[in-house]
Amino acid sequence: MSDMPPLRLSTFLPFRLSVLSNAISQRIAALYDREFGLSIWQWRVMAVTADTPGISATEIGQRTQMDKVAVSRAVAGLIEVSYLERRPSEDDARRANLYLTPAGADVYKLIVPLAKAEEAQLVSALSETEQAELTRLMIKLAKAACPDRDLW
Amino acid sequence: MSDMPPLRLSTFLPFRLSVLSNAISQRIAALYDREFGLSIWQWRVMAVTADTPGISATEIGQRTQMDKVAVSRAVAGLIEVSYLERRPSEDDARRANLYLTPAGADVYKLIVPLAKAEEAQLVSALSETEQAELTRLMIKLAKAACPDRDLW
DNA sequence: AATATATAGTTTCATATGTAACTAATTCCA
DNA sequence: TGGAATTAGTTACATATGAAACTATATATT
Repeated sequence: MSDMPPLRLSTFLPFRLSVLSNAISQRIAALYDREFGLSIWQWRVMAVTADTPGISATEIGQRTQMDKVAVSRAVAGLIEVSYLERRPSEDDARRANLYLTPAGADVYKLIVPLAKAEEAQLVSALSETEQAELTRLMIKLAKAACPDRDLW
Repeated sequence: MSDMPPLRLSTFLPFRLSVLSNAISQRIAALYDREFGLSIWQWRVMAVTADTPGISATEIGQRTQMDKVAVSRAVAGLIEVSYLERRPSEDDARRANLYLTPAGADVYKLIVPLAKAEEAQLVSALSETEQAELTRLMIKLAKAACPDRDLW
């Protein structure tokens, strides 16, 4: 160990990112679960479905970076509690179009302000400029990490 | 959905952070696994043990933000492949002091430059100033997210 | 000292997750 | 047309993970 500069885990960017992201995700996951019995994955599915009614499971996976099995399970769970409705596509029988049910839309409308408040509290530590800068740096980083794949 | 501003998942900070962090973690995990058959958790344990020989499992957990079960398993795996050695503490029989074996130290020395190169490639997209700024913003964010707990 | 409480670490069990295999429908193209 | 190769989505299996229970030791309280 003596003849080489050690690696300080605590300043290693991938480690820092991972710990920070997990801490934030856990807080948010606890909120969704406690208030609505939803997992993060289910919440993501609801969010993009609200944004794009009639979206397919595959498209959800692309938008949320979830793999198709995770999407399938989240969708199944949401249908189970009647927050989501599946309608077979007319022109492609493999595909199903997904929609929030009225109950699902209600829950969505309850979650959105909570999620936004959570984010607001988080970024309130940063000035507007700093927030913009953080976003810019993260985008740069994402491009460097995944030159091929388009993360967001 | 009509009467409220929707939540765009793709610009939601917790989502962005999570996706970015996972993408980076996966790349690194694949590297450690492919080259050395190590999990990220095992690598973290090795890193802090190299940094602080004689460290205990509990201390490792505090430094790496791993829970004690995860530490226990990672340590067991590393002992199994003889990268780590456990010596019962003299003054507290519950505690074990952990050390890299010579083989573990060798592997550590091989991984460090790879990990650093990986990080370097990642942050090479950013100028020195930007790197420092990113770190600063992440620390601010960590404080806002976990005012109580000390993340790094 | 005797008992209660706390701490270090492991094991158990129930759940979450990812990979690969699968079904069904569609497209490609000879 | 009529397979071969793709694609949408689910299921099955094996592994990873976390919470709670547990063992063993140490500390605090009386």
